[in-house]
Amino acid sequence: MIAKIIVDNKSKQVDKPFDYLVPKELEDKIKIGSRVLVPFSSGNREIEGFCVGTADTSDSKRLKSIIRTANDSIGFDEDMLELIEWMHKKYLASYLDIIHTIVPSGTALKTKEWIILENKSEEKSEIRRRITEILTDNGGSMEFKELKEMCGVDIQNQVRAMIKEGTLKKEYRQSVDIKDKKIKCVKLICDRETALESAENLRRKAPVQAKMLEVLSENEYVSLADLQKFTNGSHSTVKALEKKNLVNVFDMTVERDPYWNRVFEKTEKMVPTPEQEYAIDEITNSVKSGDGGIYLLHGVTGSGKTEVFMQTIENVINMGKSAIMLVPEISLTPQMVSRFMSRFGGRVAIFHSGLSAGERYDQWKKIRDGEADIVIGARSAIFTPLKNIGVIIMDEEHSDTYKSDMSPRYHARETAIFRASQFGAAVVLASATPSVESYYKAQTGEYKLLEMNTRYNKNKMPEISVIDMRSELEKGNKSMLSGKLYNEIEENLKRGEQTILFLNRRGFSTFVSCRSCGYVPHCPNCNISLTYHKFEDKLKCHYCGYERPNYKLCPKCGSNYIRYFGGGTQKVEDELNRLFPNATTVRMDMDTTGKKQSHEKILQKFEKDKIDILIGTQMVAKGLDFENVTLVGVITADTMLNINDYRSCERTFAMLEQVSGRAGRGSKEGRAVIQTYTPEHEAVSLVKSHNYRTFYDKEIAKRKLMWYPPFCKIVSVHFQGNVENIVAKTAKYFLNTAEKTQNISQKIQILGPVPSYISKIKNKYRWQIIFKCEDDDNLGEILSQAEMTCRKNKEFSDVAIIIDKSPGMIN
DNA sequence: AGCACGCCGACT
DNA sequence: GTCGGCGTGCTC
Repeated sequence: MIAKIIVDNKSKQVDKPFDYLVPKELEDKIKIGSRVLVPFSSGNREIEGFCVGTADTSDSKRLKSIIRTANDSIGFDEDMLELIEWMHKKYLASYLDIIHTIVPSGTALKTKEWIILENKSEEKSEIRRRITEILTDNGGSMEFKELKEMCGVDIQNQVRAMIKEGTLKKEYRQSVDIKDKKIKCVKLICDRETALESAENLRRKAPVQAKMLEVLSENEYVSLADLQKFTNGSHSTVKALEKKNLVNVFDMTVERDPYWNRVFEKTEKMVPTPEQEYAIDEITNSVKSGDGGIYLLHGVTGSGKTEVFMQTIENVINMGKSAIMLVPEISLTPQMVSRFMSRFGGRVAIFHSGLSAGERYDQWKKIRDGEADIVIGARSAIFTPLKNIGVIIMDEEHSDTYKSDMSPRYHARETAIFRASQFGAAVVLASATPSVESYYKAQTGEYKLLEMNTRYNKNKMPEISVIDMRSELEKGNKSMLSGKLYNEIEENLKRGEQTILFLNRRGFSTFVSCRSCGYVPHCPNCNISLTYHKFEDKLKCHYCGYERPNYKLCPKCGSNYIRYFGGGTQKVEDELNRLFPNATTVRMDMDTTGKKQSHEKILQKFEKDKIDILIGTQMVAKGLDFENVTLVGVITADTMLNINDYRSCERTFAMLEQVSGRAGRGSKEGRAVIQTYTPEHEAVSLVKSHNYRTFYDKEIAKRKLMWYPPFCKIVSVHFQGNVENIVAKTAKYFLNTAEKTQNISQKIQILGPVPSYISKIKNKYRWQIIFKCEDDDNLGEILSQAEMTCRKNKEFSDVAIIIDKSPGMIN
């Protein structure tokens, strides 16, 4: 018996099945999806592989044998193999990348090379003597990497020679590295009084140490990371305290609890409205018949889509089938998770990238073993080994988080439709603002359209005011808040109702500039200006994370006239605290939600402590549902419009509709104030009447005229490398090669090659070519071949070529 | 990706 | 002569 094996080696050239002999005793164990250990390449290195097929004969002459199975319970099934083949073709991704996204990471076998001292002999050279010496000191055997490090030089050749002579022996040892999750914690090992006394004594000489002692005396233990953050200290500060025998650093095992220790009360289902009932029935019937219907559920914000999902899923479960519920980013939708948990309890598994390897593994096993029949999660949940799928629901189907920006560059919507087709399952794409592409498919009959036009409790849609910020400026109002928004906030404070302010930019100022010479500080690694963060008084790069202290004087001309342009969330918070000193505010953006669960904590705080104003970026736009929020303010609606992508209008409209939908979800009516510099723009003006349909009609006409999706397909190719002109040269060579291809019989439009919008990130220069075409599968093959041709050219070896068949953002 | 093989210059 | 550095090509 022959097994076809994809070996775990990240190289395009070996990303194909290799034939191996299956030993007799393994024959009934090895099937599709099995994980095995195989000898590979000249040194017969032992590496892991995945079986993607079996055969009786092979064309290769010199076959090697599979050594053994490895962690065999965590592989994949035949239906997953179909998915792998489909993605390999569709997204031009390597088998290995795809396999790695569908089997839980961390369960992989890690092979390590060990060197064992067999017998001591008189060594002639210095370096050989050292090798034997180090090995002897370490008990006669060591990991090769470690040995190499201790020697400090490349010992490859010597070791090889010594193995030949029989002095040393090489051995492969495997390990799996899912372990208990542990974090470093710090606690006092003296009594509280001693700690505070020491803190007093250290106050002048070592203020950070003193601060740490104070923090520790108030807590039983504190995680090392938190302690350093609170006190602005470093590991060495903790070490100093350890030396003084005041504190102790220890490992604490933390539980893998993806449900964040919450208790869920069981809730009863609501009585559906006629619109909801119709949708539930339609989908349920489709699941029952197994006809694989694809539905576009277009429901206005607050129309009760979640209840439709839950009742549909309940019906599906009652049929003995399972369901996948996809949400844009699970950490942003804790409310959705808790509603599902409370309704369905332990039958729910959750799956998203925020889980630790261990948590992920536990959830994965739960799904595979059939202990869960509902999976709720972000885009990667589409790959969980759920059986007998009845329905796949995708909430906020227009969201760009469904597109993977790493290989495999899949779109979860397309993948969901493929997965569903394997099971004859129904697909439900839901949104208040569907993507233009999906709505078009609903118009042409490819998807079935379900509409829900009224809000669940017959609430009115929030009343929207669009404020022209140009006239505010003319009136002499230079602040970030228009008169209208100011008044509305004041009104809300008086009434004791809550407000959400939205601004798509974090930090304090978008860029900093010297008033006398015009100098603008840029990131040294990226071609982008630095953002000022006031509370830390730092300049930060939002692309690579670079940061430096703020300039007191202009580094170029020495002037102290430094001006801060544009506003971010920090500036809004600053201004609010000044204008409404008695109001409580909380900010939610990448800077405040760095840690796991902090999203949720901020939201809980907002709800429980009745914080007056929540200020946030993107992340406040999605799925939040608070009774007492009656006012939503959008500080600048234009930021997204100015991005040069054909979807910028669509995104702006969706974002504004989404954000304003956060207001008035309870019994009180909601208002939204949208500030803009382009009030005449339809993406802005049509939100006022919540008229998706009119917006769609205008947008689709534009797309048709300009030949953009859904009327064409787009494929982007990116080039990244260390030397700018080589990157450019590669791009040109690539295009040349692709254009020489004979079998292009379709209409193609090419934009580029040009430098990317941000032409350098993390010291890598970036170029791009955008292809518009009729058939992206055909074009993809051509481009993939052009890539291979470029790969063969040594000059371009430094340049990464990335082909993306449904690019998230093109600019 | 890693590893062997092979070619070439430098050093005991 | 031999050691070690790097370019090239293959991996069932």
